Amino acid sequence: MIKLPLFRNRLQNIFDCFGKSIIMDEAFSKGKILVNINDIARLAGVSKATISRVLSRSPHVNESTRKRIQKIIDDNGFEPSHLARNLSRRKSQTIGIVIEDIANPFFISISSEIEKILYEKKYNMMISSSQWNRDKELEIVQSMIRSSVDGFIIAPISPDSEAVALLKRTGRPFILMNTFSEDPDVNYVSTDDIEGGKLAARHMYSRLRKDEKIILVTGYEHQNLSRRMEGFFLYMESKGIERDQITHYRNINTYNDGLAIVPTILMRSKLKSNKASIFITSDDIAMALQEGLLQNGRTLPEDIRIIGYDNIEFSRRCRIPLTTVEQSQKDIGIIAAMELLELINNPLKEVKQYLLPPRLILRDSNP
Amino acid sequence: MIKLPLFRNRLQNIFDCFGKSIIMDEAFSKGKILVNINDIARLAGVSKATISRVLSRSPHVNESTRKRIQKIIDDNGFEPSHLARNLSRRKSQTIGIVIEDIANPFFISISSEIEKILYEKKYNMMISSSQWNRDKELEIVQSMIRSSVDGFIIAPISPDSEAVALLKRTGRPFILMNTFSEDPDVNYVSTDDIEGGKLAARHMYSRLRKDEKIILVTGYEHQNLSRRMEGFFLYMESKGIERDQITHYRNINTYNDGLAIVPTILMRSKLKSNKASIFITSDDIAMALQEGLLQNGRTLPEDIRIIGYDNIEFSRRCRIPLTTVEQSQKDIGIIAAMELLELINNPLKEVKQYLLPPRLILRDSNP
DNA sequence: TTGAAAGCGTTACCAG
DNA sequence: CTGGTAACGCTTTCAA
Repeated sequence: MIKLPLFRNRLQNIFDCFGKSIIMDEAFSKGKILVNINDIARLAGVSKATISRVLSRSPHVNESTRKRIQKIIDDNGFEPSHLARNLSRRKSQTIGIVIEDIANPFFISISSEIEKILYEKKYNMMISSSQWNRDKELEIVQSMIRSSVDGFIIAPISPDSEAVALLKRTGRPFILMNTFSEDPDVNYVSTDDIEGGKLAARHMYSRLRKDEKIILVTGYEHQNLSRRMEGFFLYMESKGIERDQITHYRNINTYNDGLAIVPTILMRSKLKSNKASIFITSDDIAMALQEGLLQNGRTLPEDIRIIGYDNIEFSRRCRIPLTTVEQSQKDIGIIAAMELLELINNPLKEVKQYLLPPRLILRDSNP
Repeated sequence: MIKLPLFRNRLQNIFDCFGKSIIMDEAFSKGKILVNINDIARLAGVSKATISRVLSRSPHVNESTRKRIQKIIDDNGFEPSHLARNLSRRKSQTIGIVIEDIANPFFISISSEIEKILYEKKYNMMISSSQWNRDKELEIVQSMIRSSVDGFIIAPISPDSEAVALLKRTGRPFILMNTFSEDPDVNYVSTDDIEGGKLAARHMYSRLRKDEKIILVTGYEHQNLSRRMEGFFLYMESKGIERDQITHYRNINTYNDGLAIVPTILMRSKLKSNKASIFITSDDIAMALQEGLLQNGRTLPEDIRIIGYDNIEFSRRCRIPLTTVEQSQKDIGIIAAMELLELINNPLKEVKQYLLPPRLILRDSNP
């Protein structure tokens, strides 16, 4: 019977051996497979401090011994443990991304921009979605803290959600994304959604026909949406169209919600006979409405004109390419990543608050 | 001048203090902010072993002291470091996902299925894309090894890419996804692509009109694609249509490639006057072709009929909803995750090789 | 039920 | 340029 201080672990180590070709006979004879810095040190006949130096490309190591050691490292397929390294260095080289929905094309393109930059700067990313649930959002942030992420990019459910408060309170580096904050100490990058709402309204108004219905469709009660709505209403008011003349369908959150509301809209707004212009505060839902209306035999854009919001990749590829208000996912991603990296390296850097300008994109759905 | 053994780290720790509300005065007076297991132990007047026990819900701890300690933990917002925990436990509760393109809707839906299961089982996931580059694929796997992931789900560029070989050689748990392997020791979950190609061919053949051109459009040379092509050709041959009667456009990899090839197809296959049926081995590219053909004034599906492959979420929402061969992203994701988790917990478990049946989905593009 | 102490695999300080 | 060694923050064994 083998008797070792940490027997269980050793056993696991031995288990791991199945299917491996063994390079380090010496280590193997001791029932050990995974190579670590000590093994390499012993093999090279130097101290592990030296190995550590070649691992981190320190200049303070003789060129010839560096080469010799590097060869031993390569030959044995030694991969230094980031766990140990990070524990020792007190940083993990990973940053946490918290978004609302990982399947949302809008966030996907932002994330992929972020990833490019982080990859370049040798950072990893950890990504998780809150599903518009405040508890889950908090849980995610806590879990990321346990994982020792170096900083956060978070699209919070609200700028004063508990998760954000926790980040603030514990002084961890973070950037708010797609949300703006009244707090002058908080870094954020967002789009000027009031302006965005106005852009949509102005275009819609310029194309408005006689007796045409104006319809507004919105999703989750979120700061962004309120601002888009607000801008929309403000412009319309400036043209003498009051809020009660605009039919408002709320809480249409998913593609399927969008499909499901179509019969109601058709009936309530009497769209069988009337023409209409619809502003929908997200492209994803806009596509659902479009689909539903087409299925119900309406012709677009002749009968019903649609304006969306976001300009996701797919907006130009859907049934009737969407006229929409663009938020540049590329810019948001790049700025968020760059700012966070700076913030991590210099916690005293000045606060930056970006409110990016939206842009109207004309396509067939409301030409 | 402060003199401490690890001065730089302490300094960083002090830096971190800005903007924090301080709970632990004692620790603070020592220039220390981040609470750790020792602080809690000291505060509770017990050893850190006991703290560790309440953290891991060990039954061997007095109920009253457990409660007392838990309160101290909560009050101080102590989040145990997973870095340290994982280093000590020799596992990370993280699994690595390696795919070819993170922006590909097909992989996105698979990943989100995987995430659901992992979340439930308290695992984290780390995801990265190889961009069809073998070197990058290997790099990613190495980096994940350094991050001590417990296992891999990999959609490899080829079943015998270096990355897979490395995984095999070092005996790490992994599941191949979207690829099958001749090696009887390798776990995989994939779709029967030969059958898929046949399904497409059978449907196309059944709708074929007189003098209609048959066109095949394929992307990256990948095992999957070859098999889809193979199935397609086999069925056609069984009906007396030889390979040289089928025009084949290769290496169409991205949406933009798809748009770009349209003029060539129109010209080379004389589609201005001829009718045609096209099989494209991915929905994403199928949508691009569709778009390009529409822009060139062809009417679909009257002039040209299209069959895609994958059945991604968007296939039913694009310009002309796509007839396509479905690979169930949900099934693939669920099976891959479950199998890997089992494999991690029991390295000796029997090998499972899944070849899931594809399914033809009829929509407007080739009704 | 508890505590002491030996790990886990690195890094970084100090001395030589 | 190199080595010895404390430290990082936990878990696990063993003994009490």
